[in-house]
Amino acid sequence: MRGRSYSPSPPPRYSRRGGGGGGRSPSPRRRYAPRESDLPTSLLVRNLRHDCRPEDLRRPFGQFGPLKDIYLPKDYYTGQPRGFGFIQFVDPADAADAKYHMDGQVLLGRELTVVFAEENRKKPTEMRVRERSGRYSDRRRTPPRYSRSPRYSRSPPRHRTHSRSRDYDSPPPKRREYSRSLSPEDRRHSRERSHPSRERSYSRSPPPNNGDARSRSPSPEKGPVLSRSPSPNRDAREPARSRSPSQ
DNA sequence: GTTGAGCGTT
Repeated sequence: MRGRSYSPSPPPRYSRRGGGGGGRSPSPRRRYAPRESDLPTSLLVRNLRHDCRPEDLRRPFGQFGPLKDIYLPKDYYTGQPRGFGFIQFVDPADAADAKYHMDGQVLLGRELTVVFAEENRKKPTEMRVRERSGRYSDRRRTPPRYSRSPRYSRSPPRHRTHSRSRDYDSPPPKRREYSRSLSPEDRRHSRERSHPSRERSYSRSPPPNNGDARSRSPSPEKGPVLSRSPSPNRDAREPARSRSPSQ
């Protein structure tokens, strides 16, 4: 069972075949691509511990070369680590090397599985679209079964997978609300009067979609594209006519 | 210039 045969020969250092995709057929239309840029530099590391942090990966993986980035995706709704991560190298050769050496290694008591990342990173926007009609085709964006707990409520992840000094502190859609004429002070004042018993749970709107929130438009009745605003001057029925007394 | 809701999570 555990006979993970080790390849008798060392890593071929990548011979343009790039097992991109973790040994899967890359692209049939790949002609001559002697470009190193074509080689994958991102590794997908599986079977990570759930409390594994990027720093834990940086050390072992950084031995093979400079890392460009490390990212550990988490469930957007629960914030739980998904157990895998991406490690991007600067040099594809280093990535290949790291993959070969790190695949099967044990980190924090877990045997890692390292493969090449298939697709490029996905953007939040893409993910959003995906949920709309992709992985979960249900109208109810039912999160993956493996991570859906009622007790988790919908707490937006205010976690930071990245230990970098970057400020990824606004995961969910940030909608510009609040009146633009109200000063912070006024706003607060007004808020207190308006919602005296409102808990301070105004932190931020969790993932949109509230189970069955079909109305996503905050103010659909305000159509800016429709008729332009009426004349400011109600008296001036004829703007270009009796506008000037003279002439 | 980028992008953290990245595919392989039980």
